[in-house]
This record gives sequence, structure tokens and C-alpha cells, in this order.
Amino acid sequence: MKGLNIMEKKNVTFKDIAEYTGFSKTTISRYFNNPDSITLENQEKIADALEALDYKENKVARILANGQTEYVGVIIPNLYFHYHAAMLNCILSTYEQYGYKFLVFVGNEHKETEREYISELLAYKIEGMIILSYTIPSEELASYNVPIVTIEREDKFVCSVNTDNYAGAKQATELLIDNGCDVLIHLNSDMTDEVPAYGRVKAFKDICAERGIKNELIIVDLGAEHNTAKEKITRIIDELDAKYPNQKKGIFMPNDTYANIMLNVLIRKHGTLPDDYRIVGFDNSPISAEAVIPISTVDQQIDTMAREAMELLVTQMNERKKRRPEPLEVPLHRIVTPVLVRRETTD
Amino acid sequence: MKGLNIMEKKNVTFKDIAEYTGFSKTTISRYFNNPDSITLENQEKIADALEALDYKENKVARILANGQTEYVGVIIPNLYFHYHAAMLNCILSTYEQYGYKFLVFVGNEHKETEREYISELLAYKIEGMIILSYTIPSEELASYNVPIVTIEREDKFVCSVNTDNYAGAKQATELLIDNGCDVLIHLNSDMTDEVPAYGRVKAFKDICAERGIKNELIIVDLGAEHNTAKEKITRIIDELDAKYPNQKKGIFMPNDTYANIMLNVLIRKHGTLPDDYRIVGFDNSPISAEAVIPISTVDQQIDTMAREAMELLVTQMNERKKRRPEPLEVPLHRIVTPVLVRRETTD
DNA sequence: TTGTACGCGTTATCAC
DNA sequence: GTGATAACGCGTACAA
Repeated sequence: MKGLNIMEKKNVTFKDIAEYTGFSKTTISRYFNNPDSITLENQEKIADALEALDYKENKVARILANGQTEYVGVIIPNLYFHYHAAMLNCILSTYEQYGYKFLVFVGNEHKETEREYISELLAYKIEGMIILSYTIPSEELASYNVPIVTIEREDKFVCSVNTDNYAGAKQATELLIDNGCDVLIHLNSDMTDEVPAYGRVKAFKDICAERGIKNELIIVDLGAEHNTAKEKITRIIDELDAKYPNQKKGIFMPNDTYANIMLNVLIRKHGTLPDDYRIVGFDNSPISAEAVIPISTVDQQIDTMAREAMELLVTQMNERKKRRPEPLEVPLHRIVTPVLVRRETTD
Repeated sequence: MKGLNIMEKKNVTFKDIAEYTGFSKTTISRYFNNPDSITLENQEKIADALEALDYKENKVARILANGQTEYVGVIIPNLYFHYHAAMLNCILSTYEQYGYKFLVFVGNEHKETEREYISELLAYKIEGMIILSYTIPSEELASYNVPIVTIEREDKFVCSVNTDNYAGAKQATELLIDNGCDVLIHLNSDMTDEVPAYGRVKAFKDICAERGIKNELIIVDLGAEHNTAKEKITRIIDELDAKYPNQKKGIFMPNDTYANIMLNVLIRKHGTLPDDYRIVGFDNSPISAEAVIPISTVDQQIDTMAREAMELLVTQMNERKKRRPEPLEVPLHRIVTPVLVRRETTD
């Protein structure tokens, strides 16, 4: 074995345990995988031998022999947004329940890179994948022919878990209406109706129409950089102040980070959150609670989503292990209902 | 192979490629590991065969054969603090440079659980480990006899990368002094002088003594929960206001999250950041830039730390692969100097 | 430049 | 309850 130091004592294997105890390798294997099939007395003997020889198990060999890696691959855009970090945290925590190990890659929204990561994952014989990044179309994902669950992204051809964005935005919009706002404003980036987040835009328009409320949808890319976003939001506020003077403005922001920036810009402009402004964010990320004036928001129930995703994935992976697997005919899509969190930026 | 569907077509292996092309398995292997050793013409033939048979590489088998997994294990307390998430992000990003894959576990500060995770990692024959959690003493970590690098924790017996906490706290303290503060206050939790963060307490005391500045060290556990911390900080402010009236108070907080809470409590008490308060945080986490009044802080240079950690780990892992490894005689400790970020909570 | 033969450490099968 | 033997898919001396 290349790189094996001459001085280094060889690994202790089943062979050594077998020789030491007088049993066969098979029996040693059984000790681990089906202990009941050997006598208690002999179990003890083997246990002692393991101790004496300081045996360390080798799961790589086991994988090669039985084909089950217990690996799940994860591809996530990055970990700078709390939302993603929290989701990964919850995913990793499912190890306790299912025992699957996670090989994690950050893709940084780079399609080619993410493709390479997927090949690498497949080469390591992962049993399934959880995809949070959104550069690779679900049709391509499906073609890899591995159990997959995506979270909060385009998902036509694969199983997925998404927030009920429509329901979340509906609650946010209604909260602003109930606050007596004269005009509702929703900021969001440009997107197709294939991504789950589009439900927010749709709900905003629907509810406003239903209730006959004056409203404005502002499509804008605020970017990832704080100062850029701050400048753009400052300009938007100036425009709103000019356009809707003496009217109570209900602002529904696309996430808490931006909601916080808007709040802060308003506070620094007027000394406090003016009475003609109401704000609701989205995500219930820490910033919403830690803002000077705690921000009303929509909680995405990240732990539930992560659990549902793993459950959906495990189901698919288990199906594959059956003698006669019956793959899903159509991809399953699970929807998690978010909950409104009322804080101080609304009444 | 258990769980292998009868209908499922067997995996394409080197054997199949060999039969298809008329070469031996060895030649196929060489095509991947030492392509120059076969003629260009035959390389083409093999390439075509791989395409025709839709070959998928199996790195698990390769591991068993050559003993190199290219796995690095990571144990991190959790991903809820931005600091940890950002660090993991930077660690995972080194894949591009070194090609090591990461098996990630969140330990939640649970010693026994983390021990089990380590066993699991060892069973998968990881080549090295990066430890961010701090429950397991470095002496025990060293005993696992695997290349290890810890980040920002007790590290007597293993290699590590730490922030130069002393230098960071020194800059923070001096900034407050230069701001003309009459009394300096440092909040921090109780800790031994074995953890790197203790350097902050030490620097604070040292610099204040050197400069002859009145100061107070408040040892307090503010907890992880926002509202609890808020209440405790509110009480502390009331005490400070009473104890040091008409004196300019320079507050050095243990992190940005707490600094932000203090800032917000002050603002909600006095309408703005009072002129007799100056605040410096630690970490340069997003909250420090996103606060109503952007908070001065100390940037830990997370990307540098992550890079240094991997470099240190790769060095150790490479050493092990040599014919005659010379392990480090003493653990190496790398120190990364943080940089002061001056914003609006100081002049 | 290419092939032979064996090893890596475990599990599965079948026989006893 | 236990053992012999053949996989699993690839790497690598050694030989040719």
C-alpha cells in the first residue's frame, strides 16, 4: 500500500481477530452485524480480542462489500445567509435519527462547479442528494438517477420541500391591511413563476386585488452587498415619501435583512419608525428579532423543512434497497406552512 | 450484492472496459492514474469505451485499494452563529485548492456525541480532522493519532489556528481610550486562560493598567437566547448609568451580537446612542454593519484562518504519506492578526 | 507500453 | 452456530 510507512503497524483486521480467537472471519463479521447468531460466550471472546488488539472498524471496506455508503451529498449555495446555515444545521442534525453522513459542498451559484461536485459525489457512491443551490435545472438533476430532494427552488422533475410562500405572503399582506395601511408596497427581485418564492408576489397581488387595496410591486435587485442595498433602499424610500405623502404605507420586504435595512434607513431619516410606515420581513432570521425595533416577519419553519426533506429522501433511498424497487412515478412535493411572527414594526 | 435490483444493470467496471477494448484492467487503471504511460491512440480507444459503456468511476474501491480517502472530518458546535457558518463556508471552499472532501458533523457542545462522531469519522478513514467544537480536550484529540487542526479553542496538544485575541482586544481598548473615555468596561464570560479568547480579557486589563485608565471587568454569562441577554444587558446599563454618571463609558463587548443588543437598549432608553457611551464589538459579523448605528468591531479574518487551518492540516496529511514520515515534534500554533473596523459607535 | 496476479477489509452465499 | 470461499472495484509490484 503506497504511503504506508514501514514502521507503521498494519491495521488490525477481521483476519487478525479471527486468528487470535480461532474463529473465522465470517464469525467476526457476524459479531458486528448479527451478534445474536453466535453464543454469548463466544461474543465475549471476540469482544476481548477486539479490545486486546485495539481493533478499529473500516467502513470503506464494508461499503465496497455491501454497496451501502450511508452518504448523502449536500450542495448549498453558501453559508453566509443565516437561512442556509440554519437549514444545513438542521439537515446535519438528522444524523442522530437516520445515521446518514453528509458530504457537503458550497457551490457559490456556479453551475459548472456544482456539476463537478455532483460527479464527485456520485463517484463516492452517495445514496442520495439534498440540493439547496438552484443553478442546475431539476430536469438535469433528475437525469442523474439518484434519490434527490431539493429545498426551496425550481423542482418540476424532482422531489422537493418548499415553504408555502403563498400562505406566508398572504398572512403578511393581510397583516399590513389590518394595520390600516392605505397603500401596500412589495419589493422583490425578478423571477419566473417556477421558483417557489414567486408565490409571495402572487399572494401579494391576489390579496390586494381581493381586498381592493392600492398597491405597488417594486421589482428590484438589491444585491448581496450591504451598502449597495442601503443606497437603493434609501432612494426607494425617498420616492415612496414623495409619491404617497400622508398615506400609511405597508411595506412587505423579501427578507429580514432588507427589512432591517429599510427600518434603519427610516429611523435615521425620521429619528424613529414613522407612524405612516409598517414593515413586514420574511424568514424570521435573527436580525428580525435583534433589530432596534423588532421586525414582524414570516417564519419559514426551517427545522420542519429539513426533517421533511430527509424523510422524503430516506423513503426514496430505502425503496432503492428493496428487491423490487418501485420508484416514484411522479416527484413528491412537500409544502411547509410558515407562521406569521408579529413584532413591533406592525401593530 | 444485497439490495441490488435484479432488473438493475450491473455497474460498469474496469473489467467491462477491459473486455470491450481488449486491454487489461491494469491499462484501464493507468488511463486514469498515469495516462502518459499509454499511447495516445489507445487513450482514445479507452476514452471511447468509457463513453460507450457510460462508465462511472467508483472512488470507494480506489480508497480500499490505495488507502487514500481524501476525506477530512469537521466537527463544529453548530451553524447558528454567523462566525461558525462563515468559517465552515471558508473551509469547504478549500476543496477547489486541495480536493479534500468534507464530512461534517454538528456537535451541539455534547461531549459524548462528539466522541461518537469522531469514531464514525475514523471508521471512514478520514485523513485528518478540523475541530471547531471545544468539549473534547486537546489531549484526547491528540490521542486519536490523526492529523488535527483546531480553530479558536484550547489547543495545548494539537495544531491550531487562532485569532490573536490579545492584539484585537488591545486595538479595541486603545480605540476606546483614544475616544476619551473616562472608564472602560469589558463584558465577558468566565473562562480559563487556556482558551484563546482569554487574551481579550488579558489585553483589556493590561492596556488599561498601562494607560492608567479606570476600568471594570464584568464577568457574566449572557446566554444564547436574545431576550435573556437583552434583559441582563438592560440591567447592566442601569447599573453603569448609576455608577458612572457624567463619565464617558467605553464598552468593549465580547461579540457583535451582544454589542448590538447593548446599542439597541441604549437607543431605546435614550432615543439615540448617548454621547457618554462608546461601543466596540468583536467578530465583524453582519449584524455589526447592519445595526442602526454601524458598530465598531474587530474583524477575525475568517477566510485567512480557514486557509491557514487547511494548509496546516494538508502539511500533516502529506507528511503521513511519505515513505518515512517525520511527525511534528510539537504542535504548531498559527496566529492570525485581526483588524480593527472603525464604524459609528466610536469616533 | 502492456499484462499477470495479488492485495485492500469487509460482506454474502452456501454448506455443514 | 460456524466456516470456506467468492465477490466488491480498483491499485500496484513485478514481469514481459
